[in-house]
Amino acid sequence: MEKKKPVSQKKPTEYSFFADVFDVVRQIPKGRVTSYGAIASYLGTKLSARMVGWAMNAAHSVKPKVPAHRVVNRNGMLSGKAHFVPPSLMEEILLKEKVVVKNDVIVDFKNHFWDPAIELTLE
DNA sequence: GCATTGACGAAGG
DNA sequence: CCCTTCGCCAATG
Repeated sequence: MEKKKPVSQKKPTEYSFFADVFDVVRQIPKGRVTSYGAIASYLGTKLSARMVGWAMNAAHSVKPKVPAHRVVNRNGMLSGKAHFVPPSLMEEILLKEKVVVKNDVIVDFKNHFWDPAIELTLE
């Protein structure tokens, strides 16, 4: 059995879109959240926000666990919470991060929003 | 190899 | 305001 099999197993050391997503997500500070589109836009694939979601799908298979719980859709809704184990884990972690979640939606989402295209640009 | 799906997003009705 | 359609790219059937 293989240890880890990324979606695109072209080459382990090959530059992958997924790696970029993971790298950005890991840089998300606590108490902050971002959207798939924001990450995609930062990577230049803003038209393909879905791919970011796909990367998240593999995120749990990646070594340094990616805080996918800090990534939500542009509505601030925990669209991917169903992919966590248990599904309620996502909002629980966010709550620990001082991020209030109500009705599967982050309260004051824009206030917690963390845009890599801005934060990482200012450095 | 074509058709469907998907943790999205924006636009249209 | 709610629902539908299109676009994007990759994976899966």
